[in-house]
Amino acid sequence: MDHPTGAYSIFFTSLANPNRLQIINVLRQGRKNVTQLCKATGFEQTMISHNLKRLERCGMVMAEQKGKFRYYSLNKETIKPLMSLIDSHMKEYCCKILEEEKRGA
Amino acid sequence: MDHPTGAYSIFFTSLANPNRLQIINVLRQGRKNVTQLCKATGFEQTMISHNLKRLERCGMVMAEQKGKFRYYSLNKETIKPLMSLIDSHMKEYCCKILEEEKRGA
DNA sequence: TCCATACATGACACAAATATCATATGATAT
DNA sequence: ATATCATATGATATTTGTGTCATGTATGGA
Repeated sequence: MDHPTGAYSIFFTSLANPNRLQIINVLRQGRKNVTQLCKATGFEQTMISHNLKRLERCGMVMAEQKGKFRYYSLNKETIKPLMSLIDSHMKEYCCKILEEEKRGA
Repeated sequence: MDHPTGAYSIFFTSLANPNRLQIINVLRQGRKNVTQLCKATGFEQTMISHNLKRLERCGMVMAEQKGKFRYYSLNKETIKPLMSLIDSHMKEYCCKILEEEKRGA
């Protein structure tokens, strides 16, 4: 870890939120504009935009303007290996957390 | 992402804090007990313990009792690839954040 | 047994993050 | 031009996270 911890902190904080993770999850299917993300998640438009901005700042998503619409796509280079890394970590070391989650704790 | 987003959220939140990241950073040198961590970081004992508990819950660190002392060691299986993944992500996509950090923004 | 050391836990005040509300901007069509 | 749809931005109340203080528990030595 040769960078200041603050940079990491910003990065992780962006992923440390269930709503943002859900947005990310929807974007895994492919790029979507804001309205589509609203429908897919059930979240409000302003909330989506705020959160997308944050994800964009960290390079997790990229935006592309198409007429009236603004399409967001996932940075799969990072997200995919990151998520599978954490998946396998959780399976091995975080049984408790996963069980709590499943029970709805 | 086949797990509930809450589990990921707990995981990332644990890494989304400069003090915890600093603890992790010290543990990279090798296992340490609480007192050693206090000296190395300059943090208070209670704070260290609280944060270690949190990291332990997520499987980021493991504890081992040795007489009066309790040694914590890093789960390198996860931390090492995780950090290098994020390092390369940052270098490629987060130039802005890193510059802000260096300027002390 | 008593004391000191090492560490953990609980409660709470403070700080940061978040969603929401109101509003602004930007694009297209009429 | 202006009305409408799509999205962004700013301010703020509320929720969540954090460090600290006070205190508790465990271990080992005198």
